[in-house]
Amino acid sequence: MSEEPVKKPTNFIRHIIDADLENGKNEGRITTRFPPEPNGYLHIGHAKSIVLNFGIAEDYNGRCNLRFDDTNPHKENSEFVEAIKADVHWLGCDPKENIFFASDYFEKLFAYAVELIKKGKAYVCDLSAEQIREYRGTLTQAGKNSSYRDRSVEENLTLFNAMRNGDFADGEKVLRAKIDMSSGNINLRDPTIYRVRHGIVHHQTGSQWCIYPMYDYTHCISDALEGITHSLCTLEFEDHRPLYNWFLEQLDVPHHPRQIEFSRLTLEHTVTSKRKLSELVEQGFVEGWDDPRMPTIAGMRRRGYSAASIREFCNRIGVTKAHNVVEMAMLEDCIRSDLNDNAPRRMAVLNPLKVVITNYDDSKVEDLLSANHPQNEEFGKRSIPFCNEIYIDRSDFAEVPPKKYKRLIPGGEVRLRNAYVIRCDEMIKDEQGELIELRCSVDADTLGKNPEGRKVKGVIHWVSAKHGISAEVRLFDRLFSHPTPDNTKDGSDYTAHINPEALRTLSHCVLENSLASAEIGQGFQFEREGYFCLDPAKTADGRPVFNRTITLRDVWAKMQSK
RNA sequence: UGGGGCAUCGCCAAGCGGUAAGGCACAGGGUUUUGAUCCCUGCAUUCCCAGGUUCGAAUCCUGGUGCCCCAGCCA
Repeated sequence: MSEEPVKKPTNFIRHIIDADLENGKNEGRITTRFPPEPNGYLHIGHAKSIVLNFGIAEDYNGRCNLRFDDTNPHKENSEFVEAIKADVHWLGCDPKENIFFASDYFEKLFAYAVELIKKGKAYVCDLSAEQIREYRGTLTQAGKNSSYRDRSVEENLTLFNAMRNGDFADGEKVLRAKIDMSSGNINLRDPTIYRVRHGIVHHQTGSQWCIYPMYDYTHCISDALEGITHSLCTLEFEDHRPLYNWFLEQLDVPHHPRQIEFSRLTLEHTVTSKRKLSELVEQGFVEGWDDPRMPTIAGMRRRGYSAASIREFCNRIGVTKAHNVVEMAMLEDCIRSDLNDNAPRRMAVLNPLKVVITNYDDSKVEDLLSANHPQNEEFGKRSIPFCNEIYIDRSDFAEVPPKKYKRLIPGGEVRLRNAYVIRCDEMIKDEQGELIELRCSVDADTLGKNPEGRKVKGVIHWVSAKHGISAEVRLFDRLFSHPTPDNTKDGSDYTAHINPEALRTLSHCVLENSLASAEIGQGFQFEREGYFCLDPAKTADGRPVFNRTITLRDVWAKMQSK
């Protein structure tokens, strides 16, 4: 059998690229770039862009640069730079030696600004920020020219150099492009291209500069300098494209990339705006950027999402210009399907209830050989100790069972997964009447075969009380109970919809002893419960912590909630 | 008549003049020592609306409607 070739995604951007290739543009070369601003951690929305840009580079034998858009040092820092590099790498994307910073081009950017001034296309403006806003006009009314618009080239040159030399305070002067104050496109109403910023140590250039270029001016030139052929960005930059092109047309740049916009990802039950994610971290709603409840790459990784599942998600949702809101179920299916194929099975009891097997020798221990994957023999087998004292989950016993319940009930039988059939003979309760233990008897003739003459429908998981290891398990759920917390009908704040159940900590779970050798991040299926992975943290008393990545599908729970 | 975009199943999304792919979700059924997985089956006579062109229109034309983005010295 031949391996099924991984089908390449198809979308309108790839169609454009195909057409460009057919027309012989850029000598058949394809170069893209992923341009994050290092002012926060990468999230699932960035993953869409990363997979798009690196995916195109790979499929077209091109290249994708990682370029930090670091023109606003006030908000940026190297912790974010390093985290972004790590996340891109973890996602399986390799920019190789092509890691750049917009700040690498500050000197060139300055020279291009001088060129603009010399061509009479830029001027130093003394208007205050408020005045600039007033002069800009409104959406329906044209703006008016700044009184500094007609300064001579010489004066502009002198002033711009003085700006660089630190002769002016923050806000005192800016450099503006001279375009058209009456344009219907507000971006073309003499946009600011350089501002003065004193007293900031830039994470890459230190204190070298006190003037910083703006995004619109920087981005297109950076793309041009790097020979980017297709500059892919989100829809809100559509209005900026005329400006992107304007700069490149005025300037003597080596190359003119094509900007193409696509719609950003909106995922239900979470938020993907850096401002909001920062707030969640800074205001302590979560424990950090890598909190497993966060839609950040780092958070999802810690939660147990694989890079492959995130890439699969990005390919499934596609790339278009249509506004879209993707259901969380789509993401959840991606990780379930990955882990179903790739996670070894284990047993773990989350809410332990002790069971004593009364007819089993209390000094005996049997090693039961169990498959690590029910459908894939390549996963091999492991041995699980069985003895007269075990734990089962409290939800797997019911004194008064609901309809169709097929787990353990008083006097009833159930199959212990990978082991024997037991019968519940007696319930032990404490003074408060709370169930604390079950006394059961085992049918010794049911190992690997069905009992004679009766059917046992239920199968439950268990862990040896004498061998199991104690652990903390964190059950994660959707961070927000509202599907679109930042866009509610009643206009409520997104923080009002944080799901208090998004994290439930179970401090005393019992895991199958083989889990003692689990590695951080490695995914396991805890049978009948879900997919879990070992967290880097330990409990205060040194016990392991496991994170629930996602539950198993559960039609029983669905039936019950109806 | 400010400018720029978008409208195909509950959600995502193919489709590019030849008679509506696929995935998710959902609903039934089968297998099963995970109420998991897996396997069947069903799920848009119709593509925002209305006209028009055509033998033939989701695709072309005309006119509407709805929704989104833009007035940072943020990106």
